[in-house]
Amino acid sequence: MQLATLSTHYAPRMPAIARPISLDSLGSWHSYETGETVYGQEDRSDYWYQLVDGAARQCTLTSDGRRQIVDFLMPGDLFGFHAGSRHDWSVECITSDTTVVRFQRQQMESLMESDPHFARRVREIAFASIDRMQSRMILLGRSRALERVCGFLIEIASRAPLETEGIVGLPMSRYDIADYLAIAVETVSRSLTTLRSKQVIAFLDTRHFRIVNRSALEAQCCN
Amino acid sequence: MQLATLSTHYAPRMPAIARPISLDSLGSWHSYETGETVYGQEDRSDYWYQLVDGAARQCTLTSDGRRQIVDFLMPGDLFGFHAGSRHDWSVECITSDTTVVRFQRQQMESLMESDPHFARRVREIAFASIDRMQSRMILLGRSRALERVCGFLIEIASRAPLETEGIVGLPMSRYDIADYLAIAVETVSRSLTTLRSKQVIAFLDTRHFRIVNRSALEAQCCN
DNA sequence: GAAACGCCTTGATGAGCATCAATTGTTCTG
DNA sequence: CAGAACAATTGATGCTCATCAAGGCGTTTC
Repeated sequence: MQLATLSTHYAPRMPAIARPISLDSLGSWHSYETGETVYGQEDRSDYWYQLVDGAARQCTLTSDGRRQIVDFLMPGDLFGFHAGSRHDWSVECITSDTTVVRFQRQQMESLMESDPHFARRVREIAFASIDRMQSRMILLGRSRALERVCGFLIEIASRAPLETEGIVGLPMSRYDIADYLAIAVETVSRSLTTLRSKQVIAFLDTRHFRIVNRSALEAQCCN
Repeated sequence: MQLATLSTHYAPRMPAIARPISLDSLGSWHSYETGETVYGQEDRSDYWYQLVDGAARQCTLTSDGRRQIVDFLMPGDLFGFHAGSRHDWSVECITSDTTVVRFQRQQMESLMESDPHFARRVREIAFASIDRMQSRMILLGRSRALERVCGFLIEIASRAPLETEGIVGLPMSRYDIADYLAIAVETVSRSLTTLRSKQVIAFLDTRHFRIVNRSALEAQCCN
């Protein structure tokens, strides 16, 4: 099934949603720098997007000033579809040269009306998205900070674009990880230090690591 | 839009998915007692379901013995659709006489192929489900236990079937709430006691409460 | 080159919550 | 009706993690 692979595998410079039905002409390409927003909270949700290159965070600000990151967006990921007419979250790019393809929601709607095959693909994307969010809930449900960090590392290792020899890149900052896992930055840092000193993972630099002992990582994660 | 109302409003003895396109003949009715499971973890996901009466919990057991409740299912809610062919979670009924309508996934698939209008409705249900899960993530992202409990009470007050004079019923036990919010039972109990002593809510019995001071409840919830 | 800034790490301390334990209330069962 | 099983509450204690604070490191800026 092509769809199931959509959000994990990455065809450079080629949006996966467009591949099988040649939507290329319908999508418009956009490039962003670090910190720029694709769309903001309260913006109208008139478009669907697919991230092609780079990385982004989908987040919200709570009234007491904290920030919650709902999801990290990686190459191949689709985002921006909602039931309502306005976004509840904003999407901000976290690497330079983040590239996104934008599709008109109206156009997608009518295409789905006329093409059941395309409609099915979108539906499966939505279902896969639901599955992933439920997994994420399990992650947030873990009581201990170390477990959350381990779960995050496993997740990111399976989603991040592959680099040479099992090196996993972390496009996001420690602050982003903290807001994603709903723990403090210092706790993220300390957890990573613990895992490094226990030889579970190894760091090349702060943004690149390698899983040394996967079974230990999974054992910590408890699932 | 009919779909947006699907999971919030409740037409007794009438599955909402079936209403506008008369699917009645396609669905089979099933009744369960407290504690019985509609489907278990690892079961094949060959059916879609809609809860008509009663309440249920969608949950999973982690390898270290803890239980995580992903969602509570209320009258009108649709559940059981996944990208994969097997369920990752089980659904257990939490009230006696919980009634569910079951639809064959195959039949739904082919109906969606032939009826774009129905396909759109299902898609919107999926999108609404995504929206709700993201809200839930914000809830789990809250650091303090009292905030989570407040958020839960607000959520349940808007989803639970209405009773007389603003009385909200809690079909689930304190243990269920605890596993839903990923905090300890004792903490749930203490939080509720705090809110009661501050005149924010009032209890008729352990399973029925009334919101006395909604603005205070929302202020605690921080969103 | 020095200063300024953002990012990451480490240390010290206290607050909030999990845990253990005990009691009461409620429902089920024979 | 009594006893058992479960549900909910409350108290006491210790641990985890948030918070405050400081310093290192790399990059940017003038």
